[in-house]
Amino acid sequence: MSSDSGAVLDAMRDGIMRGEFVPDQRLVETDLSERFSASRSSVRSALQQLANEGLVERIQNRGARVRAVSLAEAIEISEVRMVVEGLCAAKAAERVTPAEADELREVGARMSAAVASGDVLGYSDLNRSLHRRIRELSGQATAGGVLERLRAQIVRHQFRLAMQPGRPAVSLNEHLAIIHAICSGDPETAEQAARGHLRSVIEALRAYKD
Amino acid sequence: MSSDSGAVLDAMRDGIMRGEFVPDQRLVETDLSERFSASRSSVRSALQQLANEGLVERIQNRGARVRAVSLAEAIEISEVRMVVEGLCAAKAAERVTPAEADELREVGARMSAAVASGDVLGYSDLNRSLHRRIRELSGQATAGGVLERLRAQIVRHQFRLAMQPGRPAVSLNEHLAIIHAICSGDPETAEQAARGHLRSVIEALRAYKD
DNA sequence: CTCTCTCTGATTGTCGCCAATCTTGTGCTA
DNA sequence: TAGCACAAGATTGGCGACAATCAGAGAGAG
Repeated sequence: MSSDSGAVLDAMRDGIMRGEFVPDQRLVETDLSERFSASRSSVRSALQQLANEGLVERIQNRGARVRAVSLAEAIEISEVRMVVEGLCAAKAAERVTPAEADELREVGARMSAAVASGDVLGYSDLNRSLHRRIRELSGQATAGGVLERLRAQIVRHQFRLAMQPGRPAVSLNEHLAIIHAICSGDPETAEQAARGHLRSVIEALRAYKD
Repeated sequence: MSSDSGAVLDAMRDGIMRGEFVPDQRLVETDLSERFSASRSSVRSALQQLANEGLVERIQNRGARVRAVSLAEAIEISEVRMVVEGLCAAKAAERVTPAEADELREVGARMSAAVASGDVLGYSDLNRSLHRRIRELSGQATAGGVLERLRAQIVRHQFRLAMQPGRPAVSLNEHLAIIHAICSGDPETAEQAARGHLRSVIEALRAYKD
C-alpha cells in the first residue's frame, strides 16, 4: 500500500514532530530528495501535504521551511481545541457503553499511577491515548480530523508543558473529572470538564513567557 | 504572482462549489489538464490541495472524484461549526469596537430588509458576510481557517437549506440575537446565541431526509 | 451456468530535464 | 562611504515520458 511518496511524507512528518528538523529550518527539495533517496517530485508532494497540515510554511518560489508556532499561535490553537474537545467529550458521554466506560476508568487509574510514580513520559503517553480514545468514542470524524491536525502543530509546546514541574498533578485531576463525567453519561458536565482542562492548559501556556 | 497551478486550483474549486462538477464525478487528470489547458502536474497539485480541503476524495492509484458530503456528514460538520463559531462570537464580543458594532448592526438591518422583501439570494450573501465578519472580528486565525475549510464542504447543503420556505425568517432572528450579543460586548451570550443558531441549522438539516 | 484466471486498456505515480524566479555578491557611481 | 544596477549561483515551478498499478473484459475449466 505505502507508496514511496507516502513513505517520504511520513518520514518528514516524523522528523519534524520529533524535532530533527528545527523550527524555521529551510527545507530544500534537492537535499531532502537525497536524504530520503526519493525523487524530487515525491519530496515536493510531501512538502505540499505538510504545508496543508500546518507543519511547514511554503512561499512561492522561495521554498519551504519548518513552521515555527509562536506561543500566541499555540494559545489560539488551544482555544479551538478547547471547544472542539468539549464537543467530543459531550458526544462521547452520550454514546459511551459500559465496557468502554470501564476502559476509560482503567486509563484514569494508570494515569494516577504514572503521576504517583513520577513517570512523566508514561503520563504523557497516557494523556495522548485518553484524548484519542475520547475522540474515537465521540464518533465525530470531522472533529477528530480537526483535532488531529491541530495537535500535530503544537507537539513541541505540549511537550515543554508536560515537562513543567507540578503540571502533571494539576492536569491529572482535570483528566479524571473528564473521565468521570463521560462515564456518568453526562454530556453537559463532560463538555465543561473538557473545556476546563483546556482552559487550564491555556493558562499554563500563558504562564511561561520565557 | 498567480502561478498557473494556482489558477487551476481556483478554477477547479470554483467549478466544484458552483456545481459544474457533480458529486461523485470522476476527475481524470488528463481530462482536466486538457480542459484547463495546463500540464498534468499542475492539475495533480491542485487535486492534492482540494483533497486536503475536503472537496475531493483521492484513492491510491484509483484517482480522484468530487467528494459527496452526506447529510450525516453535513450534520457532523455543523456540530463542529457550532462550537467553533461559538468561540469566534465570544471573542468578537470581547474585542469589538463601537465602529465595528455599528457595522454589524448595519448588516443586521440589511438582513431584515432582505427577508422582508423576500430577497433570498441577497439574504444568503449577507449571511455569509456576517459569519465572515464575525470570524475576522474574533482575531482567531486558527478558528477562521477551520471554519473556512468546513464551510467549503457544505456549500451545497447550505444552499438547499437557504431555499427552504420559512427558513430565512427563523434564521434572521437568530442572527440578530448574535449581533445584539456581540455589540453588547457579552461573550457568554454571544457564544450561546451562535451555538443556538447552529443548533437550529442542524435541526433543519435533520428535518429533510429526502 | 458460474467461477477463476489472465490479459488488455486506461489511469495514476515517478523521474529527469529545462525554464522561471529569487538571493547574494560584486563593482560602479555619486 | 552609501546606494544602486547587474550578473552569477542556487532553488523552485512546470513539462513530457516512462513505469507501476488497477478495473474490467474475455477465455477456459469445473
